Amino acid sequence: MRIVFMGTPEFSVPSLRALIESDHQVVGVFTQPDRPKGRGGKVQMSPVKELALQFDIPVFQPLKIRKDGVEDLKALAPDLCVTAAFGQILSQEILDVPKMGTVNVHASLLPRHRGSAPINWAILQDEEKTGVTTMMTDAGIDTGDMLLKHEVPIQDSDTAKSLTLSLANVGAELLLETITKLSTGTCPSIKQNEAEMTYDPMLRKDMGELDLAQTSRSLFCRVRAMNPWPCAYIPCANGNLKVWQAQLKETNQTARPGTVLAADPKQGLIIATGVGALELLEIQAPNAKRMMAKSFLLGRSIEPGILINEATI
RNA sequence: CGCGGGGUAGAGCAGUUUGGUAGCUCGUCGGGCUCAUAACCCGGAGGUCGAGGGUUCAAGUCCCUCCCCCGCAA
Repeated sequence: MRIVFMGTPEFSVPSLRALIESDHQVVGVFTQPDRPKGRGGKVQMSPVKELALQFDIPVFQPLKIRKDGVEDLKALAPDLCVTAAFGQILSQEILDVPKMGTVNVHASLLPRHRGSAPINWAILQDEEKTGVTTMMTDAGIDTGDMLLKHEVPIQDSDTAKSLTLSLANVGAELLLETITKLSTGTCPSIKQNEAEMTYDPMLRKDMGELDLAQTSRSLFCRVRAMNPWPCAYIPCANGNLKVWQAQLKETNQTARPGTVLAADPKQGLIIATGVGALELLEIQAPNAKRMMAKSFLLGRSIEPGILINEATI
């Protein structure tokens, strides 16, 4: 089959790789335009583009595929389009091009967590499981009929980063299975139950802020959900203290949320929350590199008893 | 050339302003104390101070060049 792949970040890579290694022919790849990124504003290409170039697959990077990608897509004459975290919304005109339609790989158990950050939201909301769903793309956002679904439990050790990695691999397998069943006409197709749907917005930087009045559990989830981006943080006197890794801590103290309960290399850095306490395991001070909290405390000191928000770190 | 912080022992930091024998905390090794310990005491090992060049009697410290890491903004 002639397949056109559309995707952008790391999550898309295993799916594209799976297609390349399959019997199908990836005749073109659409991905977001190269953009200035990071310090110094160097222009970087997407992970999907890097992979496509390695295999000499033609790459297309329209600013808006709806406007200036249609002709290119038609010229490729695809039997099937596959999208996986592409980052652009497809128009009906685009969807009409491939004979067999467009399959999307989405990192949630639809109809829950529609939108662009399903993995983060599943962790943030402390759900027991999430997964990958393949679906026939229609003109809505993640609203098409569901094809195959694969559940994955969410563990306390999971972060958005680790789950993205495993779901990307699950997605790649599920994609191949989906295509196989589609081509043999044995693929189930189920309408999404609109009553059960949730749509989650894109992540914003300020969603990383930890409100220490919340429960330890919800803060713990936020830390994991915002890793690696935008990264959870606690506003302090001289900037944001990023929290890369934390763990729940039992306590019978009833100190004000934000109170530093302990801050030494032996006990670690423990902060009182609305309910319970949270030990900050891996942190990053402003202008500094990330490190284990116990290492941090070897070189700098924080007074126990003060509010972390008022501390200079 | 977007703005800024930084590179000193295995780890985290001080020392750089005002050049003059390389420090602190932790870890590590050895010894001691203890019923015992992540506690305490004593002792030791471990450093091309990111790289190169320059100034100087003398450079971690001053000057120039380069490399690497990080925060902010996008």
